[in-house]
Amino acid sequence: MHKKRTGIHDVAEAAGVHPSTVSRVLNPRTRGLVSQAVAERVEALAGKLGYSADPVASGLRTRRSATVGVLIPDIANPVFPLILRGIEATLGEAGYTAIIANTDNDTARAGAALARLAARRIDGAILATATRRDPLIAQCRSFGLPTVLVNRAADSGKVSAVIVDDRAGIALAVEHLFALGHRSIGHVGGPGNISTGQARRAGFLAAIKAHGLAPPAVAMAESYSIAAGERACAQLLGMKRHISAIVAANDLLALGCYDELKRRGLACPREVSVTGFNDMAFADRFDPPLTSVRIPHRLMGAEAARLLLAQIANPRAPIQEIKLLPELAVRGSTARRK
Amino acid sequence: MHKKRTGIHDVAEAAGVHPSTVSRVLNPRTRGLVSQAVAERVEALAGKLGYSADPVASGLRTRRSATVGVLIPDIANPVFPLILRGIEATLGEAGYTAIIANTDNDTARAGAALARLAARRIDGAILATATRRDPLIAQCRSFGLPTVLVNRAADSGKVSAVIVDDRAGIALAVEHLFALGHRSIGHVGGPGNISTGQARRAGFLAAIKAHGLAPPAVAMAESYSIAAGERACAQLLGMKRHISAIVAANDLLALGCYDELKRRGLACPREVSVTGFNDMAFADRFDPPLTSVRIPHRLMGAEAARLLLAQIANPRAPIQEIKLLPELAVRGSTARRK
DNA sequence: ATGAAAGCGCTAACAC
DNA sequence: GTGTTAGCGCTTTCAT
Repeated sequence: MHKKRTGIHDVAEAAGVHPSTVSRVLNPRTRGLVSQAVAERVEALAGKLGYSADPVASGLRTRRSATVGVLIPDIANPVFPLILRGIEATLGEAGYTAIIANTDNDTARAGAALARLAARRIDGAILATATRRDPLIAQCRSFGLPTVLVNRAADSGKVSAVIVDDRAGIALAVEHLFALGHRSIGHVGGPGNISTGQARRAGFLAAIKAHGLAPPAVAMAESYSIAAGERACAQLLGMKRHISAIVAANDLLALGCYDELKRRGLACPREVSVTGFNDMAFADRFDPPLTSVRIPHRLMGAEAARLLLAQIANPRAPIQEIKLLPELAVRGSTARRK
Repeated sequence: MHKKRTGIHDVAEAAGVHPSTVSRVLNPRTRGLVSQAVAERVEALAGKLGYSADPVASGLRTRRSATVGVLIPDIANPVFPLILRGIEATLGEAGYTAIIANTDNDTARAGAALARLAARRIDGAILATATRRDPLIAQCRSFGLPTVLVNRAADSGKVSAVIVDDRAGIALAVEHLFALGHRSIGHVGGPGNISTGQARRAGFLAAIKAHGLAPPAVAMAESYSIAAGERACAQLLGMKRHISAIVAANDLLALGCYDELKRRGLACPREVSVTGFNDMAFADRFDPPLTSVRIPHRLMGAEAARLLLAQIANPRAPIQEIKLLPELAVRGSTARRK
């Protein structure tokens, strides 16, 4: 009982014209080649018969799919669903569909996923997974695939990216802690091979310097995860310098700090204040509620999609790096220094 | 500089055979029709040239896409990414790709998304969005689309589903509270038009009765969201019966209860204990850490994918309802009755 | 066991 | 302006 889809042929027959005429009418770009009268008739009929072009067939011919691949490092990290929303909304308006692929922070999986997507003839790719020197980017280029990075940038600068102003965000956090009287502030950094890890670290050092504070303690986590944050925090606290506040490079790392502080019997924020980055969903529900640098998730996704669509429309579109401004969401994990 | 993909034609030429022979070799089902010697030669060549069939072209011919659509009501709800993982893992092993569509809890969007996916010739659908009498299910059937529900079931029983044993889960929560000395337990229920809302409510009433307790207070939320939970909790507490514990039908509703309790100056768990359902990511991080019924997210996704693959392989496969057993994760939101 | 030929449903050169 | 004709890259009868 599979309903046979109405094809372009059926519409053509009903309208008494040739299939190619129907094709012309229904394609905005060739619509003008057809007489007004016929066009209207065909359009009405197409509507009545519930016709819509088969994307597989037309894709085979045109080598386009109205589809975009989105690579996400970890769909369970609540930051990404929010970015996705922005991507999907903007893509949807333009008639494009996003195909999401999860890479679980695994380079090999990412390559495989991209290859699969490319085989499905995606028209472009949005990468939320990019490391600073990511082979994936070269892979995209070798496929001739329009590409935009989101949330993270690449060192090369050879590809468009929509990111948050990491330095500004970290400066917000440091400033806030400084205003609360903290003078000995440590940093739990993100992975050095990811742009955010590197930029936030640089931003931290710059902000500390700007406030005339002594060179601070820094420990870098090897991944953006709670466990890695815990380890880095332990390392930081082991440095034998007294620290009254920690600026973490991301919310998961901040949660790792919570764990390590608790393990050592240090109360947050009474003894040590902590800030995160991303303001992920439920950050306000943690114990204590996490003070975090809020990034415009949705806008970031939307801008990335917009850039990609422009690049699809015109492959020679200029490379752009859009830097969005963060805010600080102040909550209970930061307090005046004792 | 787009690399032209190697096509079946290139392999055929290199092997000195006809393209159709190559096709036969590479398709497991027709592999036997070709002589061992030729088959091996072709296979080697295909590997060397890095050939892999173009899924768009072969899909056009075979009307299959090795692709499955997954409808998610709210990707920002941390339960679904976990289920997705299970789905993707099992699907991936079988060479299938999941295409995820977000419906934002909106029936109209769901219908549109399904239509788009169907146009892309998905081989089957997994619905995490289903209401008890969901038109989507009929839509799937009219497309002749193998379909499996996950996390939620349908009243009709006409479609396979992988769900958690809601009654058992709620019984776990009630039992736990009973053991803690609670005798006056209320229920913040989920939407009545979703199977879990209805089943958990029924399970709650049954469990209460089984413990010989008085008919309890129940308030149903109109959606699975924090705000709706807050409203329902307010209604529950307004019932003028003293309540020392609340069993919520889901973790977001439980968070809503937190908010309402706080607003009324009632301490959780000191004055009122709360349990959730789903044990979503970060439930252990809330303030207080949420006691919740844990469901086997990943397994649920994997089983749904398995059922769907079976149905794709054999469209007359029997309808099944798989009920998975939950556990209780006991945390800080429940305490002995004062 | 393999080759030839005919499409899947559509679009795009090319005619008229 | 509209019809004709050739494919897009593959699979699948049908011959041989």
